[in-house]
Amino acid sequence: MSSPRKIGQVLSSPVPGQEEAIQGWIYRTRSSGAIVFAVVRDSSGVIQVTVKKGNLPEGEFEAAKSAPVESSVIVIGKVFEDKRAPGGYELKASSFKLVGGADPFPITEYQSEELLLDNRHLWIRSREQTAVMKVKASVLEGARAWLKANDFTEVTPPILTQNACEGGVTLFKLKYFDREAYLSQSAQMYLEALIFSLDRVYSLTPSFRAEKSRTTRHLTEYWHLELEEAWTDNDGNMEVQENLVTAMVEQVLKDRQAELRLLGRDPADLKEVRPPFKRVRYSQAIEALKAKGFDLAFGSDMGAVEERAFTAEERAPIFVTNFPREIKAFYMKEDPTDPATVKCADMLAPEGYGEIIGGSERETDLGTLTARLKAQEIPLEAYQWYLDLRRFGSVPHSGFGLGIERVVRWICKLEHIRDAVPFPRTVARCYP
RNA sequence: GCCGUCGUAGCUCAGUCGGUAGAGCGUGUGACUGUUAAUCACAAGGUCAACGGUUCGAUCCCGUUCGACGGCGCCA
Repeated sequence: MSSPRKIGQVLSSPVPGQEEAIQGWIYRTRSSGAIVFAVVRDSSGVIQVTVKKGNLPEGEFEAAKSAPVESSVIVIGKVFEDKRAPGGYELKASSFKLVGGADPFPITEYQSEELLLDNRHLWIRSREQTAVMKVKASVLEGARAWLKANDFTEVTPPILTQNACEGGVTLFKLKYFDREAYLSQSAQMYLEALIFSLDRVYSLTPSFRAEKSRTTRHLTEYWHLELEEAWTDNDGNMEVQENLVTAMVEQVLKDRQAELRLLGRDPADLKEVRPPFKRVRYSQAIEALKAKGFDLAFGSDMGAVEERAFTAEERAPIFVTNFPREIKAFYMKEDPTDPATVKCADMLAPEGYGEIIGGSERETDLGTLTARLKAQEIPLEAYQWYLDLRRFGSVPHSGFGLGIERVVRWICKLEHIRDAVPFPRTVARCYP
């Protein structure tokens, strides 16, 4: 007898009559007197197992008949083509061993969002969740491969910090012995410190935001891909961004087309993602939105509704550049050709999915930076080390932060960002 | 921080113009040798979120609290 194979392998090259062993979990069962149909799943797929009384020991038949959904099993049997079987092939069992029984599975045909979230540790076994996690792995794989090929060094910034990177964004505060510290909401400043020795760096870390945001695109804990490069202006950085995102999409298209289809995303949608991405200045975006009937003035930020309208018809991400200085962070460099604005770019995912990257060229002038901090009433003490970076061989540099789950949400066409992460942390939920 | 919706069986919901409740699924028992989240029969299963008020009487009306979900703002 051969050693167990993955169900996906068995189905991809089925040899009628060949004996196979599989190990997995019961997805559904139906019984009809002396015959039991058990659909078994593993990480690679599902197959119907047909268990007939008399073809195997009586105890094993009884076990198959009464095994609840999500029981774990090892099945040996011969593969046969059968039009009546879902998937076209089935395994006729000669051995059915129950490994772990199961209580009645709490997730059934009828589900509410609350039930699924309360039972997230069990719901992640679903085919949809499994597909999303596979796509996410490919997104990260594609990113890391591209970054390595382009000479970016992965670095490991701290998660515990005393810096509030972006003024106004809420931090999770915690006790750090006899002092206070925060969970990091961005590694940017640490990456800026690291470019002086490594030139081009990136990090992949969790970021934490204590915003009480109840939306389909916010998590309080999310995976943040941040990148910083020396000797590069905002335009150069945008090229990095569009090539990186394209590499992510290409990796997914290479390895995960079946998963995309299962999730309702036509892989063809993503084939239009290739550089260069469209570039639109903020002022042009405002004018375009006004033409669509939105009531906006220069200086007001694009809201969710506007952002959705602006990207609804797009098939690939677009950049919005040159936001007004007043609504952006203190470290963004003023654009000398348009001093009301800063040299920044947001990358918006198409189809209304909205912002996936926020990036900018960084202010390098010590005086300007200090003035901006004061103007935003940010205490200077905690930033002395950061300001030092401008005192010792400052160079033009740019960088950005990308929300991994936002990219996954867009690629997988998910309604809610919480399904882009196995155990979502939102304002109302930290369990399981 | 603001606005909105909801909370009835393990699950999804219906219902009671105020007189303490039903269905489907699931579960249990039985039947069935080709099912497709099978079918048939029988059965068990409920402090109607919590607390307070109005009332002869509240799951239903009113108030408060808690919890969940949705939207806005903010961001990735």
